[in-house]
Amino acid sequence: MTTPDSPPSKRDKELAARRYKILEAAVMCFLENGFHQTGVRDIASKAGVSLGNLYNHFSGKHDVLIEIARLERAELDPFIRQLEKPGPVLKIFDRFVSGYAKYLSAPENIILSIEISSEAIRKEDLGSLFSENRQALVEALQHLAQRGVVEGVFHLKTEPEEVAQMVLELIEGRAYHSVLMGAPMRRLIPGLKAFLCSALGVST
Amino acid sequence: MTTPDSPPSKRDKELAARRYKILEAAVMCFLENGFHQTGVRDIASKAGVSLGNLYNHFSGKHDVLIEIARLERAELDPFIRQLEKPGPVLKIFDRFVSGYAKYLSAPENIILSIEISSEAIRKEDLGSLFSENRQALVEALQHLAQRGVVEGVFHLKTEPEEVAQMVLELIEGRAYHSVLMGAPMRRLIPGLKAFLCSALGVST
DNA sequence: ATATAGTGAACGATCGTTCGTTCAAGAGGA
DNA sequence: TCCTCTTGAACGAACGATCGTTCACTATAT
Repeated sequence: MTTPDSPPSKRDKELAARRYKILEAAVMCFLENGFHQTGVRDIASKAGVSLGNLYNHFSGKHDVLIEIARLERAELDPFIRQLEKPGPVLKIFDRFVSGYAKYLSAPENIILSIEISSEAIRKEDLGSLFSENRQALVEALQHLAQRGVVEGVFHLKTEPEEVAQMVLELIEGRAYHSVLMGAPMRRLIPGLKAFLCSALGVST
Repeated sequence: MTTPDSPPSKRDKELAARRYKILEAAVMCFLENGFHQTGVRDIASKAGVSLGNLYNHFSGKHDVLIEIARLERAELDPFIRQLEKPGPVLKIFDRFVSGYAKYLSAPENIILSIEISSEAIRKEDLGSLFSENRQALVEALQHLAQRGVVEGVFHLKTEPEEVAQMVLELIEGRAYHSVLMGAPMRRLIPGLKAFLCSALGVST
């Protein structure tokens, strides 16, 4: 507690803004051309920053992707909070499915997560970051499922954690399908919900 | 009909074998390091073939991946035939889920399909090849589902095609999970089956 | 003799990263 | 207020490595 987090100076703010600008540019490049097809020069020039300067903010190309994965995690927080809110289980679940499906239906989000996850296979740090992100979501959903069982709304035949994982995988699978096949997500949501309700044994 | 498919000469066979050897080597490289991290030299040397000679057999790196995707399709045929066989729907479905899940649980298969699909996002020819492969499987599963409905074994709340897609997506999602998290697939299969049976409204 | 599988050096491009340099902005003393 | 002095963000040339591909050439089988 030597320096009590001195108020962010104007300089600090500018630096943070530059950093974010670079990350934004990187996301655009990765979306357009993929991670491996994007050069560090592409990122720098799209961000309006010199090549060398990029290395003042990030330790390398890999680091940029890590930071993007961190940003992605932040985007999941609203969904987690939503799942943890008190209220009728079925309503919360329904809203979550709609919301998360809609979020993923934006090609940017699903493509980016494919890009990250395919890189995560071989890069350990990215992999653990990626699975942490997911685990947070799984746990929140799992608690909701348990609550649903207690309240007699759900009738599961398996452990809630597995169910929660499968629910997420199904939503993501649909989103992936919609992007790759060019099928609008909103047309897939009714079928998805019906399928999920059956699977969770929603009492009629 | 000029040359009536003359019997494959010894030479032709040798050539086909070389081709296949190269494809095998490429698969190994792609699995180990990923498509974009693999150089054409890596493939050639792992296949025991000169760099230049590789280009006598394939028009380029992209072409190699295309051919691999074609091979992958052939591996799906047994599953499709199995789905089309007559017999009790439930038994066939159960065997299919086990078999397909087990097939995907080999990291090689799931990683390879991730590699291909992530490349398919931006390469149109690969994309259509990839979705054709999948469509064949979807249709076979869809027919089985319809048969199940007619026979009163399944009680679907949605169109069979969508259901078939979701079943596949779920199996693949589980396989992907098992590879990324290092969870053995055989431990996931019971829960997966229970989930699917609920979802399909299997009569008790 | 002809055709072609096979070879590996060579090509130009691009990769991720490093480096020496410039220069504007704050710190401290007068 | 003015003048150093220090700091580190910003820069782009340069580096060595590697990329996918081509090509002139040899070996071999018909």
